[in-house]
Amino acid sequence: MERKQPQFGKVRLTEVAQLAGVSPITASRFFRNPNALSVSKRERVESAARELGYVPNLAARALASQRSEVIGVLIPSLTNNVFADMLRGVYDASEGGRYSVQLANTRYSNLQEERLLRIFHGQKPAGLIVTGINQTPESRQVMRSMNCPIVQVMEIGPDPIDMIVGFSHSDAAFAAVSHLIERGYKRIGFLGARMDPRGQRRFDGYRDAMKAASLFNQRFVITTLSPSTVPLGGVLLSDLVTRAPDIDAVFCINDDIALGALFECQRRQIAVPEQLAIVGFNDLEFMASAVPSLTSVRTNRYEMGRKAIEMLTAAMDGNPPQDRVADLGFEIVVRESSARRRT
Amino acid sequence: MERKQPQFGKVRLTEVAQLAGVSPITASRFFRNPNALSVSKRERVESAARELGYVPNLAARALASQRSEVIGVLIPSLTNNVFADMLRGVYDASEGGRYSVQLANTRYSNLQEERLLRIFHGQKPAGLIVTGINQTPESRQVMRSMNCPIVQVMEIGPDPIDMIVGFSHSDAAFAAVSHLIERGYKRIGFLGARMDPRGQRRFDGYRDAMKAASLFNQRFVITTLSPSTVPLGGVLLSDLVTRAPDIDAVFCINDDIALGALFECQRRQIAVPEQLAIVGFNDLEFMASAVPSLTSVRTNRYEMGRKAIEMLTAAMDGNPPQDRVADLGFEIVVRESSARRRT
DNA sequence: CAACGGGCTGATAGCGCTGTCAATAATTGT
DNA sequence: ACAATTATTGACAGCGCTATCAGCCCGTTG
Repeated sequence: MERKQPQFGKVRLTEVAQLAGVSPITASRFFRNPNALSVSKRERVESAARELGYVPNLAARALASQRSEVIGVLIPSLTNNVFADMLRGVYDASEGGRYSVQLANTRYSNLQEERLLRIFHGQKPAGLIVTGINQTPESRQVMRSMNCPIVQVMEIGPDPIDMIVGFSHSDAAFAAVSHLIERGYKRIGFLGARMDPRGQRRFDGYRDAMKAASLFNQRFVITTLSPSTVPLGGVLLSDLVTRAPDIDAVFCINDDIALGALFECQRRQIAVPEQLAIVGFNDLEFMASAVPSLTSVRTNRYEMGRKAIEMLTAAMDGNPPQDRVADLGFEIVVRESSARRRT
Repeated sequence: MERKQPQFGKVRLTEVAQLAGVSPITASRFFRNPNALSVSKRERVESAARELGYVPNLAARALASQRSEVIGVLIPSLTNNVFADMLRGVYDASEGGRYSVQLANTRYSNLQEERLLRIFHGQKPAGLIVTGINQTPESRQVMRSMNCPIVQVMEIGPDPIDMIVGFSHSDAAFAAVSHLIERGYKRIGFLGARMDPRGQRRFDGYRDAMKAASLFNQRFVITTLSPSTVPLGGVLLSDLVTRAPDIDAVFCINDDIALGALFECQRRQIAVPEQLAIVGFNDLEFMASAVPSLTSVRTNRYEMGRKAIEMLTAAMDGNPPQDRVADLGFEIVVRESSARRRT
């Protein structure tokens, strides 16, 4: 009935405590709240731990304390730079802290998201970051029952589950399209791919701005559910100029599409911005380098990740932020591709 | 001395077993090896679990079984598309399996890598994926003591720790530069950023190819330790043409640099490929769209991720692959930017 | 008909750590 | 000087699950 012997050389808290001449529970405290120990014991435990190369067993800790020190992060895609940037903020901000990040990929599927949430639920994470505001009622149910702080990221909206960090995609798109309208462009196309919830809201912003100026025309709208890529931007632009040769500007749902559109213009010898203005969304680094440089909407993706972790850790440490909603805003970065129309 | 009551509604294996009318251990077996149960009990446990919405407590499982079902993945950067692609393969291949992926970011630091490995060590992962072959001796020590299958990814080299999936960066660079030489280019520059170990080896391939053709000249080499970005590609190209105006081609350490270089050429009215050929590395999607389309080296990053997980799970299930080295190769994708030189 | 083997199930005893409370030592106030 | 605090420390009992071995039932074998 004996279990196999503990592996030779395996170091448990007990060993550390023994070497330090204290009880295991005291050693345990050293790792969680060193200030609770007297200086002498603290030093003894510290050197014992170092000498033995002790590494805590997280599974045991999680089981005994009934909570893990894991922050779960749900994003829809790994390919998309936008989420990678946000993630970078998440990892940077959690660096060195006691919480570790556990990433999961929903692939833009609500069902997948629900499934992953249930798994996280079983892990009793210390906190949770989820993308967007379109969780199913079931997902929201699971999240509420998780009993940990939660931050929704990438966009803001009504009725946050707990906390939320982002900006209004429809406002941003509205502003970008208004910029084109102000510059004198009238027949402004919309190139959309993927059309996830945030893409939809960018379309809403486009449509509202166009309608407000009585310029909206369904003929100018090209969308697809395919994932957005640079080559796809070229395809969409081709479709648009074929269908509406009189187009004088395009608002692209993101920068990849915008870059593809620019390349297609170069290929077709369409002068940008003289014949066609191009505006993208997200302001990826290449937008400033392109020739002509491309106007875009700067969004603070890295900051969203950082801020989400900050709010989360604050809440986990017992002082939830005053503002449960953080609007990180956006900025229209005007470049050559939307220079004033010469009319 | 009583602990707080189990949360209302919390479902443990015991509850499932009770409802199913079996012992806890039988219920436990259902989740790990359903075939060991009789059909009747299997069905009873299954329906009980579903009815109660049971989710296993992974911490308890890991503690009791002395191993977690976690695959640790160490990558140097989240920003770099190359790793994101590999990761996508990892996540796709582990989807639906019993292992979950735990990601950690070394930020190109060997010390950071060592620290993260120690943390993983404490978690007793079922498997490990690490980037590259340049681990410190200490890191290798820790890995060996982890007693789990390990795959190194992104490049191949001598003396793998356990298994390895990748390709030879120096061979790939050698082939790319040889391609330029064959096409008649002679004064071929090298634009390098970040210069991580794989970047170094690409430089080695460039240097060897140039030397083999007696064309090597230190004047043609521009490198920086800064992270590579599209704008940086423009800066490096500017430096190069300033220092060596007679240059007739550039081999770029990656596609971002290549794209930046192309834009800089457009800005400076340098005709590509007539005056200057450009070759990149990785074949990101935009390379085919650019005008002119850009020659690059296709690497199978997604496949590397998939393959790594396949090898790992095979090894974890007790049948390690015959070949512990998987060379996924590369392919020179010739496009307009390296068209034959008209001489 | 006893002995045997295989398939299935259950009892027991932890895995390594921490929550809880009690006990003890050190410090302070009056 | 003595009680009242406060700071440290320790004993105990699990957290929820699984490794291990024992036992049962049944059909087979010699």
